Amino acid sequence: MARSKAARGRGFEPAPFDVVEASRAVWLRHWEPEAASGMAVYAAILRSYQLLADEVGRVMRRHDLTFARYEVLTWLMTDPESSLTLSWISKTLRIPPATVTNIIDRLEQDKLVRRVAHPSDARTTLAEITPRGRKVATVATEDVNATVYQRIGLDEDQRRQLTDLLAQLRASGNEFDVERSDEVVEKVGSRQARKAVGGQDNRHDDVA
Amino acid sequence: MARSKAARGRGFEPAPFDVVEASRAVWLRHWEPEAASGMAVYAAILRSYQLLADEVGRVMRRHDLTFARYEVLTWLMTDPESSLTLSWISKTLRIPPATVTNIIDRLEQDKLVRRVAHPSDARTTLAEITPRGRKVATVATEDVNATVYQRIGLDEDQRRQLTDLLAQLRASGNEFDVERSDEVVEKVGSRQARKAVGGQDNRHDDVA
DNA sequence: GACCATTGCTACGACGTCGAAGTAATGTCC
DNA sequence: GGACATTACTTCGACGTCGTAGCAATGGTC
Repeated sequence: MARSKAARGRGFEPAPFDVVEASRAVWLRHWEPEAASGMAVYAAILRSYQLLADEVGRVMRRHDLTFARYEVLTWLMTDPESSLTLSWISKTLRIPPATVTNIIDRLEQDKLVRRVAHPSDARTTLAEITPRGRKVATVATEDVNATVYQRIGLDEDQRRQLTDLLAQLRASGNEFDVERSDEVVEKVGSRQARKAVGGQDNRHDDVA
Repeated sequence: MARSKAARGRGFEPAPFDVVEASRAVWLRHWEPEAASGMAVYAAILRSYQLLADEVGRVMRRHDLTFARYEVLTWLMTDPESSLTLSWISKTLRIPPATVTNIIDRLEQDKLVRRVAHPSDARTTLAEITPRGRKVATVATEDVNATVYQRIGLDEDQRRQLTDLLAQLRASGNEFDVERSDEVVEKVGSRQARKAVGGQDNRHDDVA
């Protein structure tokens, strides 16, 4: 046996120093300050992502999920009709269509989701969550909440600051449609997730 | 031909709304507030990462690099002796050993790096950057600086706030060794990258 | 109502990543 | 100095992602 030190605690040893600040120091010697601060932002985000994704991924693996599959599941669970079109998933979560196919394939194999024909558009497919899918998603959420989300080393104020700064970064990079976002978010908050999504998708949602 | 709208500008259409805030609203209805804010932090980091990684990746592809290979190159370029051990790379950049092997394999294929035997420890291999590697890394850096890093939609104050918050997050998650970090960073800032790294590695660096 | 661009999805293949197991060299302890 | 643990690296195989190309359905236009 003889597990090495690396196997203790989390999945990986800490780096011997803060690579972000070290890189910033190097950049400042060779390039312009705005390049250095921008590089530091990317490096910090990358490493924060890896850190958290690692922890989240470990939780998901316990439930035989990946984060991508889990995320799709939670959106399906939230939807009033328990189903979403694959293209909606692709656009909203910004997952390439081929990857969505892949994800739904796997979820369907595991009986967490079912493909259903769209009532009025023969081109589109609906993914519908099964009772089993609901159960799995709920348990996984409780787990990841307790294991990762609640334990992030920032207080509520700092979390707010952080998400605000990142929202600005994403908005300026066109990660989401800033115009329409507010109203939609409000509606989601009051249980109207899918219908509220503006744009061309709604033409298919003539069921309601 | 007939390129679809998705092909315009950046690699992907913006999402129809801010998924982070929408998810937060959902979470707040079902779970505890700390879980909701933690989830929002992860979601925001994930999406910021995807946004930037996409842009950075596109730049790197122009130079026939991935970000991982590029990052290794820049660390090699910065090193006073233009070479680092594979295990140092693995530990510092937190890349699993197998992936480092893979990365160096590829860089060696492209003649950007050369494997050199370690003078005093037959187990360890040094990766040494070639003149060609230096050139490629420099050009790629100029490109990514101008194309991505300088254009991040935050001013200098906000960038500082953001990297500080993320530093705290990473530190609390043990992403790097907080104790020794400061001194090392300082030395890197004055051109002593490799030697400064405390711990067991230095035993091999008896060349200097 | 016949074109033709667009949309929705899928099959295929390439790529990067990483866990696990294996080999070789080295360090340690009695 | 011999046994045993540790360290360094590689090989192998599996996985998830995504670009590309293809097919089918649809909608607009004349």
